[in-house]
This record gives sequence, C-alpha cells and structure tokens, in this order.
Amino acid sequence: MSENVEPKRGREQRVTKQRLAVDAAMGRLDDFVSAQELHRLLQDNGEKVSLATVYRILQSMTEDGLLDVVRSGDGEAAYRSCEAEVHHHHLVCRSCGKGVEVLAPAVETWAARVAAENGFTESSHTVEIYGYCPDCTRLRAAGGQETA
Amino acid sequence: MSENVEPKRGREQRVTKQRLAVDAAMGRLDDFVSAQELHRLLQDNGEKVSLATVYRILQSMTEDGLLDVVRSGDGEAAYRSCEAEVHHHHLVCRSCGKGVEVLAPAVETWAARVAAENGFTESSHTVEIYGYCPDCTRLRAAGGQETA
DNA sequence: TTCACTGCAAATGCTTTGCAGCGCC
DNA sequence: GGCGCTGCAAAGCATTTGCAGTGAA
Repeated sequence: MSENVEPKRGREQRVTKQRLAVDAAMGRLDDFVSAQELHRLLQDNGEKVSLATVYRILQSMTEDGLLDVVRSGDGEAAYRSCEAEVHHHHLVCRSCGKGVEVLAPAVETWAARVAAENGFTESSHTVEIYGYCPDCTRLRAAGGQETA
Repeated sequence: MSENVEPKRGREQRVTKQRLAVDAAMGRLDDFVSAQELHRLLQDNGEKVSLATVYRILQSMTEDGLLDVVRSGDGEAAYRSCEAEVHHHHLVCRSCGKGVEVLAPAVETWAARVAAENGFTESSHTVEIYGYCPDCTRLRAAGGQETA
C-alpha cells in the first residue's frame, strides 16, 4: 500500500542513554519546556547530555510526532510530550510573576472547533491570562506606584 | 522585579519619516509580515530605514497596541496592523503562516471571569490557535512525505 | 537648543552544524 | 565492524543595544 505518514524516513534510530534521558524527562513533564530548560533539568538530574544533543533529540522526536512544539513569546521553542493528559493554561501575575494553573475544557473545545470550522487540522493552542494578583493589586492600590 | 512593566504613556513620540514609512507600509499590508520582510519591502520602495529602526518602530507600535504580533513556526515574529477595536485572536497555519482572525466573546468573558475568580485585576490575555490550513492539510495528505 | 530618533555595527541569545571519536546494533 | 550518535565549539539567524550624529519640536 501507500506509505504511511507515521514511519520515519528509513532512518533507524539508536537507543542511546541520551535519548532515553530526554525521553524520560519529557514523559515526566506535563508542561512546555524549552530546549535550554530541559538541558538544565537534565544536568541538574546528573545526566550528561550536551545542549546540541538535546536540540537534536528534541527535533528528531518532534519529526516523529512524539512532541508538540510551540513558540513562547520570546522566540524560544517550547516542547511538550504529545501524550499529555490534561492540557491546562496559566494565569500569571504581571507584577510578581506568580502563576495559577487554569483548567478550561470549554476553551479546549472552542479552540478545536474554531480550527475545524476554518478547515484547519492538527490544531493546538496557547492561552495565557495576565493580571495583577490579589496581593499586588492591594499593594498597588495602597502604595500608588503611579508616576504619571 | 517589583518594577512596573507599564509602558510610559507620557513619553512623547516624534513623527519621523522612518516612522511614517513603517506606519504607511503596515497600513497598506493586510497580511502578517516579519520585520525582515518589512525592511526589504521598504528598501524596495525606496525608503531608507535601517533594520534596527524597523525593529524599534515595530516594537514601539506594538507596545502602543497599534500592531498585532504572532510567532511564525520558525521563530520569526510577524506583525500586522491591528485596526480592530475589539479584542480578537488568531488562527495561524503552522506551515504557510496564513492567519485568520477569530472573534470569541465567550473566551474574552471566560478569561475575565477566571482572572476575577482568582482575585486578579486588570486582566488581559493572549490566545493563539495553530494548525494546518486546508491547503497545507491537502498537500500533506496528498504526497507530502518526501520533500527536500 | 534640546533630546528623541536613527544608522551602524557589535553584541546577545537561541538553534544548527562540522568534525572527530564513541558506542549501539 | 559499520555507521549513527554525541560533544564541543564555531557558525548562523533574528533581534537587541551602545554610541554618536541628525533632525523634530
């Protein structure tokens, strides 16, 4: 029959400890991480994997459809294991950086539907909400950092 | 870090020909363009604006809410003039970069509610949906396995 | 005149790649 | 034993920034 889209391009993939380490780390994480962050995590974990290799493995896994990629606002690529169970978003404080995880099944559905309605396939999405957390809101109201 | 990230509205902005050129060009375009592309367009148009200045103006206009920004799959930032009064989001093709504007009052409300429920104030949010547009989906399904 | 803006080029930060040696199959 | 994989470091890209001259107000 015709070729499937899933098999790799005839390139065999050897099982090295670096690949295993990256694979394990990604499986353990349920959030997006940049290559740099992952590299730091691995080093922190005692694994010896070079940054270049992390990039190569991440790229390879992505080509094989094992990972999802998204670009964070700063041009860094963020990867996440595809089998992620629960997709969640974040509510982040503009002032102190504190973050709250947000689950929103409705938004997931909405995003998927919008993509489908426009004929887009293999959709994914990112949602981020910013604001001032209760503490910072209070501080701002009291202290009045306004200069203008 | 406790510093305020708020843009200085008090800062005056001089009307230079470079800014006018960028402004005019963006107003003429109705598609997303990267800073590099815009710079090339300007040069092609006889305008003398350096790349660095294009970046600076684009950044400045974005801060003032005059432009929309999205990240194409390759890490390049793409800008487009944002004349819409209402807050909208984008559905972007991962492959060809084509973008579709999406209005979603429900999501706006949801984001505001989530922020409020967590005691966050002055909330704002970003939502981006990625996928393969109809054309690219077709190409991928048709033959697009082996392509150099 | 004043000072924000501009151009140039060097600097940054993320990502890729060439090369030589190593380890999986 | 072959050949893909890894590490190191330099290369490559898009974007940012320091500095001094220029032009808008």
